[in-house]
Amino acid sequence: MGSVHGTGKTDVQQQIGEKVTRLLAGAKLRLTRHRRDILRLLWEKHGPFSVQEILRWMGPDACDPVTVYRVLESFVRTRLARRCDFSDGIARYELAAGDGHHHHLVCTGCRRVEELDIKECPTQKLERSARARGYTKVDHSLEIFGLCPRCQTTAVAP
Amino acid sequence: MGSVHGTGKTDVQQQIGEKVTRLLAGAKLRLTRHRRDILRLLWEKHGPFSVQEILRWMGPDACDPVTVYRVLESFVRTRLARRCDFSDGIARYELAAGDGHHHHLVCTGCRRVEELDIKECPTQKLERSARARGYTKVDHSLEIFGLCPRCQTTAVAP
DNA sequence: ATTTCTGCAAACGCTTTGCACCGTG
DNA sequence: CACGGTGCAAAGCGTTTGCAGAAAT
Repeated sequence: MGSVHGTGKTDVQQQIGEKVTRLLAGAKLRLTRHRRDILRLLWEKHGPFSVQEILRWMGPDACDPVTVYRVLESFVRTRLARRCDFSDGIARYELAAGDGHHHHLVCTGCRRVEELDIKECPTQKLERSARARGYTKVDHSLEIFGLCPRCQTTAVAP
Repeated sequence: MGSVHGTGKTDVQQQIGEKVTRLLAGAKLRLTRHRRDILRLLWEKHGPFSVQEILRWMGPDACDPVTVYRVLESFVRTRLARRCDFSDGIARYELAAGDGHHHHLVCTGCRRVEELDIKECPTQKLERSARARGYTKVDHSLEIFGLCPRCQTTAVAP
């Protein structure tokens, strides 16, 4: 017996793998290695990531940067992912589906990002009025900016 | 009489000019023609504008594009203006000071922008918790995205 | 077998930087 | 006069595109 149920310490990994597969299928996207890996990264570590960060995380097996751009584009097109802009000209991406909604607190000095947990998303009213105007595929982007304590001390004298 | 109080049909323009001058002085920025013109544009037509749009608006007297970048940078640095990102890789700028706060509804198809009026800004809670974490110069960016009615009909078949 | 994803190379476009000159305070 | 804003030219860098080959359905 033992192997009958196939349960083991890799169960969580398998579940994530299945979830990722399901997400891709639901989005009608072909299941490829890079799509799987990148979606998994967005799923597991749910911070928003830039293309460079994703490549660094992929390590030696990394694919071509162009592929990352195209994978992310396919995610955004199918609304699996959402693009974040932190006002530094670098696009970052995070999972749009499923997981608990959250927003970001971005330091305008060092660009470090913290997460802001919030019970109710304050944009629902605004999204509703967008839909009332006939808009579809409504989404939002909400970021808080500020200078973190660390950067306040480091700050160059004006 | 008539001229005693110096009132006339250009009063509004003069008031705006004075306001703009005062804003620049308050920001400790030198009063130059381009700074005045660009700040006035942001003040009067308060949509967020890209560098290209600002240049087009300036017309034949337009300055060098580089100057627009530098002027806007000085505005952001002194917190006179705020940068908006509509997820298309083009930076847009709007006045941060004074005028009634508003957010944007951006069509992901044609990129047209509508304004969303709102009584109370829903980000105050989030900004407060940012300050509670020791952040200063706290600000936010909130944009709503969607596909406008027009673009829904124009949409190419998938 | 057909569709579409990937890699490589090159192009693109917004933005930034260096330097000499001119304008503001 | 001193400081900093401006124009011009060129570089920087994230991102997009074209095309041939590989992979998925």
